[in-house]
Amino acid sequence: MLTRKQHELLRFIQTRLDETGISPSFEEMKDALDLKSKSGVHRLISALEERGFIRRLPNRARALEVLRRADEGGQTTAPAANSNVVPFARPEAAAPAPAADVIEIPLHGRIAAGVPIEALEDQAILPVPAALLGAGEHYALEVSGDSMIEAGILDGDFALVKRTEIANDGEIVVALVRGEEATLKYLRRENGMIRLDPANAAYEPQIYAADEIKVQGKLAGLLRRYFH
Amino acid sequence: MLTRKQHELLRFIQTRLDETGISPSFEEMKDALDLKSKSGVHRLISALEERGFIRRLPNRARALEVLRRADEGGQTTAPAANSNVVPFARPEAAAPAPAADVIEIPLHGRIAAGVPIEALEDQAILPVPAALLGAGEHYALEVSGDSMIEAGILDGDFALVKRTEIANDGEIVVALVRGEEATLKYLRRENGMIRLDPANAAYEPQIYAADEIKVQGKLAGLLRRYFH
DNA sequence: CTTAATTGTTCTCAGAATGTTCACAAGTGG
DNA sequence: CCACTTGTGAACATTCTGAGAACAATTAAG
Repeated sequence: MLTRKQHELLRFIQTRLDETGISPSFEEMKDALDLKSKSGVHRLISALEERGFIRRLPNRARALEVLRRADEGGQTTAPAANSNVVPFARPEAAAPAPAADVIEIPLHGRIAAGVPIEALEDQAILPVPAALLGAGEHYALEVSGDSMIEAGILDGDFALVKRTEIANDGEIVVALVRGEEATLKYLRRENGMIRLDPANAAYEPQIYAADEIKVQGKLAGLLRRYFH
Repeated sequence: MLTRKQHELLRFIQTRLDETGISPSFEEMKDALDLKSKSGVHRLISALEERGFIRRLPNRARALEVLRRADEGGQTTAPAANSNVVPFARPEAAAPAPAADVIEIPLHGRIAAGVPIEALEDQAILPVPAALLGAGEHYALEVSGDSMIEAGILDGDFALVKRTEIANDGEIVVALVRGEEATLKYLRRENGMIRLDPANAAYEPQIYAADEIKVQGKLAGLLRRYFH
């Protein structure tokens, strides 16, 4: 149904939409596919549209919409966005071939440790029941500190985080502060500012300018281990 | 589907409606987006309307309505009638060879529900990362109630329990009281009696004769799911 | 009813960002 | 060889964003 390049582009658009909610521009798609001209992207977009995988508004910037998803290899079939999702080709089992209902996600280190997440190399891999997660890309962090203790999140727990830059008020997010420090906190917006609320009366809410905070994911699950 | 600014505005409108129920005015949206002119807002609103994300009444003040949310899920996650359906049900029992580091344990139902655990047939199976558990036989229970909230165990969490009748003071155990009721509590012994301590100041510790209590297992792990 | 305040609408100017199209070249498979 | 896809480069067209101001519509107050 789709050529290699078309499929690659469709998958890029999907994840971009899932994670940021903002359509990529032709320029961005060009870079993502490692092309040097936008016209190639234009042809691929036209092909995808012709085949009914995406919809678009002509002459409008960043106005793409995915109608049929390319199947996420290895991931849970995304029930997510569109109700008229038609699961597409199921690629032959992704390389690591985990059990059907288990997803393997990278463990990126500890959070609230003063280090941006991206900087950490991931070595450990944590298998997680698929039922615990929704669609999308996830990763795990070990929680450090007791700032979220009243939300039932304890020191040493493993937070399962869905990678996204989108979050609603009141959700627990991984927030990167001034590109330096990653924390797990309740997110709340107040007239242009962003407030990070801990769940511990001993800590104070912190207020930042919107451009000081980058949301890197939202809390999707939690694992805890009691060692006896 | 949306440009950065369109997305930003849509999200602002959403949270404003969620939190106050009142549409923002153009002036307020202008400030929220850090603009100095309302005309920009007007164009963004038109774009959002054209793309079907909002609806509005022309020439009416604060008459916005969000049709499609900016969120990834987009759709208003179907209310899904039964709130206490265990989402782990897996029809095919055809053991699909779990990955090496995954253990499959039975899900026995809810605890603190007034029913002895043994009585429940187990249908659902929960795959769990082996790293979370030690040696021994394990099973899972869905936690009901808030009596262990101060131990970071919330209603709806899944407790991973190691089957054993031996437990030390201070450990969290599944205790069967008079053969009738199973509860998750801190175990403590006091001169021949057994005390079950909740982790919630609103509940009282309960004291029983030693032969009224049977330990059915000790808490070995915890899973939680956040649905967004 | 008149006035004032609030709010929404439209227009113009300008630069940046983005999408569209065409011509040409190269690779692939039947 | 042909049909088709892919890649490149550049010119071109349109949209997007931001600002400022004038004006219209609606609402609240006197």
